[in-house]
Amino acid sequence: MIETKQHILDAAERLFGENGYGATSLRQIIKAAGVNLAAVHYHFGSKEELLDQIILRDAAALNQRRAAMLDQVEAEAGTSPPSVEKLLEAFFLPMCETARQRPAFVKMMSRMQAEGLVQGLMLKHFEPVIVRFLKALQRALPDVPEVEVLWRVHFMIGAMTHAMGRTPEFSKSMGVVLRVGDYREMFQRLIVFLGAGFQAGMPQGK
Amino acid sequence: MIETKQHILDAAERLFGENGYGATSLRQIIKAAGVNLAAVHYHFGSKEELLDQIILRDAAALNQRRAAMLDQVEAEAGTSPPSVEKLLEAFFLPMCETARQRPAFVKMMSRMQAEGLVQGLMLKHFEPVIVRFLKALQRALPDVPEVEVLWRVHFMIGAMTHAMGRTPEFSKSMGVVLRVGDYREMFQRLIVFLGAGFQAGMPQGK
DNA sequence: GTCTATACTGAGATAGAC
DNA sequence: GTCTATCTCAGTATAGAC
Repeated sequence: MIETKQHILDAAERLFGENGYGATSLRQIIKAAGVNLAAVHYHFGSKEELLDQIILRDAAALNQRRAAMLDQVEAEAGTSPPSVEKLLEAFFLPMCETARQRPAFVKMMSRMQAEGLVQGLMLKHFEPVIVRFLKALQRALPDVPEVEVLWRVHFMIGAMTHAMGRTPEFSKSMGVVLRVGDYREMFQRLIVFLGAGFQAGMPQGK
Repeated sequence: MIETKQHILDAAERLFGENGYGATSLRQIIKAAGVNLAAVHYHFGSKEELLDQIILRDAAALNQRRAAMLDQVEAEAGTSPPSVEKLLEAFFLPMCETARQRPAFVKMMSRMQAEGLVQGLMLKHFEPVIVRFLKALQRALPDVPEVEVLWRVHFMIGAMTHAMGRTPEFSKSMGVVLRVGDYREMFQRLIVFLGAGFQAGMPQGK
């Protein structure tokens, strides 16, 4: 049945989101999906390939949403480059919409940043759109060397993934409650913080 | 023998650094250490406890180095709070010294950021000194709400761990070479970037 | 107290019957 | 396409030698 594949994808997405990747066994997944163990290997080949397919299923929509918002921001700016903050909004805010439409997917990604495995797969699925934002940021920051902007995009990804995946843990360790909610507030904080970082001058004059 | 424990710690630190935590089995470790499998559980109780002990062994020295540099920076500043950049230097630069003295330890931490497991353990071992830096940053940034500084410390940790652990992978994916070397150059970039972020004004006036 | 030998449980993966 | 049975290897637990 073609539904078998969907059942596995849905059950795995949910369980990965709830318990993490390493802590979720294929045997748990097949029980929840009501299928046989060998079906997973028939359809996906391995546990990691299964995860890859889960990400693939929703990453495309997020990429399109980001690209569309970047198009819009660039159109509004006309010939001059858009502001750094507008570019960051075009990168972050589409995630909120994805979180509303596919909560299990975003929950899984957040939960699994903490495991690191997903970061490699995300980079793979999001690389083209990240490159587009990199180019746009480099145009918006003519006084910052291109390689420095690349480093700063790298830092941005680190801050974002950490904030999405480890806020509850950090929050608890610090003895304070940092609310994540629908990510909107957190992303606003990130945009202010990162916006200033991107526009920082170089150590000894620009 | 008391040496058994050391042999296990050394072998595990090296193998975790080379191949990661999940990809390193206890059986590999005991072969490299020349000890029996059950000795690991006798001395450490579990694989995760073993990792914890490895971190414990060197985290204390790093914490002391950071605390000492923070003391110095605060003494130099007298009664007024030190600059954000000075505080960030006191947080990042001690890592370079640790990397020189205990390369296997820093290599392991960098390699294992990518697996996430280590992040929780690091937070546990470094939490007191992080709190000290948080307080110092809050004093240095009287115009930024305290909870906002906390968020920014959170973002900082994300940018740092990501930069330390995933730069080769990001670098390769982007088709450019970002040199890490002894971390000194990378930390300088981080200090500039994060320094501006910490001092950013709030969205609608401070 | 330390360490060895061995066994136990559960994981992901695979071959082959249907 | 699907399922049963089985394989290998992981982390863990324990009994007992020294």
